[in-house]
Amino acid sequence: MAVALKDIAERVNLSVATVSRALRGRSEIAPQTRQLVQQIAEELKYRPNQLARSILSGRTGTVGVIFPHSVHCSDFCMQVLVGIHTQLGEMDCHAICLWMEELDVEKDVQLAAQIHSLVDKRVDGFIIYPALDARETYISEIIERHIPMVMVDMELSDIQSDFVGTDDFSGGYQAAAYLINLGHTRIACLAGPKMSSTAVVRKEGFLAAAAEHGLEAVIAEDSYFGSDINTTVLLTERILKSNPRPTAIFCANDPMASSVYKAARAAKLRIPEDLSVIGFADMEIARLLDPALTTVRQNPYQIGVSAAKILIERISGKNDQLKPQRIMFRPELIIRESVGIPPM
Amino acid sequence: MAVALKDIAERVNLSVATVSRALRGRSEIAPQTRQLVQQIAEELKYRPNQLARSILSGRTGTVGVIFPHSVHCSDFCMQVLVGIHTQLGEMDCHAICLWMEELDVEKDVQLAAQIHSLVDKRVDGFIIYPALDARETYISEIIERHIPMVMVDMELSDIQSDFVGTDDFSGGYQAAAYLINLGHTRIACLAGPKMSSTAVVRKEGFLAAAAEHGLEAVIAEDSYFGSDINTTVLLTERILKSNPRPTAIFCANDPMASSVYKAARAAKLRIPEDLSVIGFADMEIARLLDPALTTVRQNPYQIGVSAAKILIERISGKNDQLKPQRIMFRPELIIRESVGIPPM
DNA sequence: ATAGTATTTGTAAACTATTGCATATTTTTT
DNA sequence: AAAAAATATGCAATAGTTTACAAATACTAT
Repeated sequence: MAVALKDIAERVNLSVATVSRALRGRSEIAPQTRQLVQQIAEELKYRPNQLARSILSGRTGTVGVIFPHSVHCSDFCMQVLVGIHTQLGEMDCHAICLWMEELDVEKDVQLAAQIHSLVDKRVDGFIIYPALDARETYISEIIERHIPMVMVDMELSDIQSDFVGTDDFSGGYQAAAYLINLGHTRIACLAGPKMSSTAVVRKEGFLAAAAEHGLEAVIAEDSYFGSDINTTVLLTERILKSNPRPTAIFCANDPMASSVYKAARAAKLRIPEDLSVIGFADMEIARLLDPALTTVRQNPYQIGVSAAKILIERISGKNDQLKPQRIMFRPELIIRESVGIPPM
Repeated sequence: MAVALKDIAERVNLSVATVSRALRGRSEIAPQTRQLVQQIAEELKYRPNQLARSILSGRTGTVGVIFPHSVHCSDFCMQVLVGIHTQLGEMDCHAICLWMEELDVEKDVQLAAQIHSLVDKRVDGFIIYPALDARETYISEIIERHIPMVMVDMELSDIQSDFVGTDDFSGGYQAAAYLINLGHTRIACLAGPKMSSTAVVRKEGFLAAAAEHGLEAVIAEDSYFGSDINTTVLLTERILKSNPRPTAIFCANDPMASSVYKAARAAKLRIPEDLSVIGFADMEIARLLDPALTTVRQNPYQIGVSAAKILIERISGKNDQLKPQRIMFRPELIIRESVGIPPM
């Protein structure tokens, strides 16, 4: 078993209380006592037991982080996680990660059990990236117990909590405005699923820009969010067959854009000469696609950092009176090679 | 403050010990007492404090998981993490995740501090995915304290511990054998960095197959592992200029393969008609590339599951006498569209 | 009725660390 | 030298749970 204060106390013939104070306490301790204790502590490789401290302080310095594990957002998620991790690290805090299955409601029971378990472990708060559908069942315990909680990327309309995400409206707007300024007039939008608030808002931003510029011949289709190639490819093929054919497609997601590439190649359309494509998220594939994908870059790292910061503030109780915050980072259009002027 | 046993005890006029036993203890308790206690516990929404339990039991049901956060392996890493998470969940265990910067030695100090912190939190063990370079400094504390530890994907030669990974030799061999059987005789190998044990072993497997079939005109180049497009594209361009030009390229990594695609397009070589390409890992981009990439599929989920299993066994002390295990999953060649018969 | 057994509950110690209060020791002041 | 003040240490309570052992109660058998 690990070395405890008691072991040091026995070694140096002092009480546990004195040893505790010598190592950390601010009350006066004879200098030579302190030195002796510190020396022995080091010799025995003593490390304070955070469990005991946490019982007393009521803080564990641990937060629960709940993320979806769908492949289609893995590098976005990863970067949010790294942001969270970095910021938590500044406060000597740690993240216990749970991954949730997006489409398997069965697993909700398991997730609820896991959250129970984290509550038992007395995590100080939660950062939650809600999956596609707003199943709040598993959140109810967190709310009932008033455990601090921050939502990331996706908002659940009927839940009051801090939120950090992307200004998706602006992202959709920027993409559309860019295309329109280049002279495109027939633009399609491959939106994500209707259940996803981010996807819906991206489409709204896109449509707002289109309406503002007097475009009416806009095709907007909802689709599955992932890179389910068949679905998206088929949908794109249908769009490309419409008459007049759109000269540009805005996708709610980079993986969807890659499916558009595929459909375009099959239809013998060159990108960007015959068809311009814009993605969303700036994932790794955006750079890897050929031609490199013009896309709307989100700021996942900053989102993570910010979420962690807000959570820590909530935990420390500084802004108890503050009502829920909503922080949205403005995305940035990254211009690469997949957009050109419209043909003819 | 949260509800404790004491609160229930006061409510039902029993001792804390009796309440504890009524809720969990195996010793006999009067049925109506048990029922009453359980009812009140539920009413007060009592949840046992794991911190207190952990102090007594010496187990926290929490393990530290240390992963690199490079983008080039994000979906592989993610799947390993999900595997770990799933298996840990079976045992009501949780993972505290730390991400480490691959190339920033400065950050090692921070990482060491974080590991200290996890030791203070009394994690039961560690699962470590070592970054490119085998900097073991941060591991020393774990070893000194004999905390159970499992390595994932990459082996550190001078450290004794359990290991779970991929049979990279077989992967390299399979890829080469497949190409050779199709008639390719001039094959290049874009290996990963020399510091990466996985990359080296993949190359060895590849070269072994080549040697076995009497191929000698093999180009094998070491490179950066990531998808640093410039580096890999330039390297590929050089390889494609060699005379006679190789008819196939095996890449140690899917992102590298995507760079090969780019170089091939620039050189006006069609895939697979003029050039066959094989990747490694079967990441998401493999399906998204056009033509879809033939690649060697690893089993990240299973690796995660297995690592967690072994760690749990070590923690429970069942195989204290067992010497370090080495488990390697055999990868599988996934045939898609990027490999053809050699031209002419 | 009494002894003996079985069942149920309580007491107290354990785990580890922190902290208010009391005590013992040393130093300073008169 | 005695009193007062300052310093250093110990005691015991606290947090929340578990558990060996003791005590109390109920029940059975003689």
